[in-house]
Amino acid sequence: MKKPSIKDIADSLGVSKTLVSFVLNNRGDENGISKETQRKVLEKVAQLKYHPNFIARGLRLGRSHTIGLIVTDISNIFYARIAKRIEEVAAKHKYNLIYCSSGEDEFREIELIRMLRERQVDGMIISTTQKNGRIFSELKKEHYPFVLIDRNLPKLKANYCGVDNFSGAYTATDKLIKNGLSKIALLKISPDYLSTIKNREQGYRKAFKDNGLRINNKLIRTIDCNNIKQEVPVVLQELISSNDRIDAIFSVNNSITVACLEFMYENNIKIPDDMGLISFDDIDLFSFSIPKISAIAQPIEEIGEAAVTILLEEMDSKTNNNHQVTLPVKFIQRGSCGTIVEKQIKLSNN
Amino acid sequence: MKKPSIKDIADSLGVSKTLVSFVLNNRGDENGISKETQRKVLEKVAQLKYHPNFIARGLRLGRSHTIGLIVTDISNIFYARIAKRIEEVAAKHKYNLIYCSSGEDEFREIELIRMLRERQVDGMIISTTQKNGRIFSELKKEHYPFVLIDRNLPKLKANYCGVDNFSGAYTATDKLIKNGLSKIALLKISPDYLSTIKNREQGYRKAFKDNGLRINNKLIRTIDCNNIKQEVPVVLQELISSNDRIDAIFSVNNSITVACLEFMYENNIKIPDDMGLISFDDIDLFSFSIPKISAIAQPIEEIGEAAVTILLEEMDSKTNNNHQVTLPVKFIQRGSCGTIVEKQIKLSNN
DNA sequence: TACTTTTACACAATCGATTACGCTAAATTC
DNA sequence: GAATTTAGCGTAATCGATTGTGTAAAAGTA
Repeated sequence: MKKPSIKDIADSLGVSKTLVSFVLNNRGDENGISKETQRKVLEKVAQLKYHPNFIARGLRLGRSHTIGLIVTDISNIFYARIAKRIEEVAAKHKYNLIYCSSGEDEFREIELIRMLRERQVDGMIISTTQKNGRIFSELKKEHYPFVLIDRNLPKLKANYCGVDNFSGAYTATDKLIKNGLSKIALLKISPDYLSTIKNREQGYRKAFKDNGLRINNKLIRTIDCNNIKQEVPVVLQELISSNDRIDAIFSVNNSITVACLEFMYENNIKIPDDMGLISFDDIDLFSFSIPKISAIAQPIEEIGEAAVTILLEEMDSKTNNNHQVTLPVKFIQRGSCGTIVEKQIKLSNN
Repeated sequence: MKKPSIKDIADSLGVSKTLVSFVLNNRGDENGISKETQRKVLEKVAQLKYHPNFIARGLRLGRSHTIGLIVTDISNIFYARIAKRIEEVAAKHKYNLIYCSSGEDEFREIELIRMLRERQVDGMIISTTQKNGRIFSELKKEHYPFVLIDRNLPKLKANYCGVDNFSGAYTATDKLIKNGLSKIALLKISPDYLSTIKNREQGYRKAFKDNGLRINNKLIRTIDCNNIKQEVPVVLQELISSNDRIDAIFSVNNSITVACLEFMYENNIKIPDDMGLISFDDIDLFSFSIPKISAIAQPIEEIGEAAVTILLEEMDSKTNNNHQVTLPVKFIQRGSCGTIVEKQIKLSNN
């Protein structure tokens, strides 16, 4: 006993499929279907437990009412929170989400984009790992709606929604410097052509410059994004045993920071006395470690919300605008930015 | 210039759609299409940048190669990690995931199930909020493949994959008791008909019984799942100011525990000296708070993996088995289970 | 040569829903 | 009573891919 289709309803009622379709789409009145007939159709629908087939409708209408979401890792709370908000907003507009993790793999990402297009998703939201934006240029040429989040490809001039990475990094680094710390390691993540990472590095560099300090390039390190837990301890060990022992860390994301914390605990390095630490990207954990970790907080939900909103607009209007949304970040001062600040906090707490 | 279809290829080559379809599906040889013709087809495909339309294929074949995933909150790291693993395994089998958050709303969940079926997803994985399993009985009757995760509906006898909640809770509670704590609050979460919560409560009760202690029902509290941050402080305030002041907490999930920690920090209640604490569900944060928080760790990735594996099997075979997978949990002892344990740890660390 | 088999492909139905267009019978108008 | 309108609905094409059936031509066989 297979699932009933519109045809079954029509046949069993002796009317046409057209009529049934009209009634089902609430267009019975405007198409002059008598109330009585409409009632009968709906009755039959209930009786046969008919449910429309979205796939068939999608084929006919040329749209799937589905949005594709590609992030590097859905289990990173940063992306998980974005995903949640995107889903909420999309659901309000009757759109559903197919999500995929690229695992920070350029080629897999392209593969995923291809696959999502074959699935006829009406638009995509992507946190990209691409180095060059060729794939996106193609999409643009086809007027295919998409929005980049978090990571931008500035040359591309495509829809984008992210945060002011430069300022965030600048503020963080400046804060450390103002607290008397100057041997500040910058822990980046691979691949280092990502706009977010580059901008954060620029912020870091600018802060040094503005404070009249020279940068020691040995303190700028790149961690393999797929091997954080293993590499961070190695790198940190190096950084604290070398001649110019670091006195602070600016970490570009939450995963690296967590790995740093782990290292500190194990090696009994005290924050903030032995080591200053500020993280880009604020997570719950930073409020509960001792001391609490200062961080640059991103307006995560806003990113997701802005991204869907732009996408929905593009999908509707079929226009090809170029929205570039850069949201401000917030410096959350806790007790990890160096001894001076730490003492101030202690005082003001009493 | 719309996207090319199989028809365009066929027409421009003067062959039939059938032929093109065969070639595209690697069934050219078995259908006796000459090598030369096959070559020409593939050439044309590349030239026109043809991409198959998954929707159309889905309609014809009656399957969408898509799995629906419903969880209560994708931004909870527990579900995010499960989702990640599910996606990984599904991707290997060429399945994609549509995910939805029910927001712990029974009716929204039913709505989502209906929607996913209309979208012709081939199977579902669900962490359900349903009180009675009527909707799932219906699915079973139709031989529709689905797997419940985390939360079970025992009467239903449907595919399920989760952990041994009873033992986990028993171990945790027993540990607290053995450490001399006896006024142990149980912080549950609404809705309290969930199998996970019920089993955890049973474990808690059994531990009391086995230790010859009586349970004080006033110490068992339910927190509204959508209002954790607000309710936990209120409840805890009550529990510590009443006559029988609690000396420990067993919290049924990570969100509640985090809220508890927040309360402790703010009220300067020291763990473990002033208060023992064990959490069901281990998260990163618990390794970094001071002291570290003991927790019952679930094999999260295994849950996801087992769930998809079962689902894929069912979708293939169209059989209707009844897999009931209960995975063991692990008690992660850290320094929060009471003073005795804590002192032992301090000693053994030196 | 006559018949059979194989090769290589085409035709048309099908999946389920939508929609431009057109038809019929009844009601209304002149 | 003929012409026109309109309410009410049906026909058939369409979306893109798959597949059972059909068939002409080439090749093989006796």
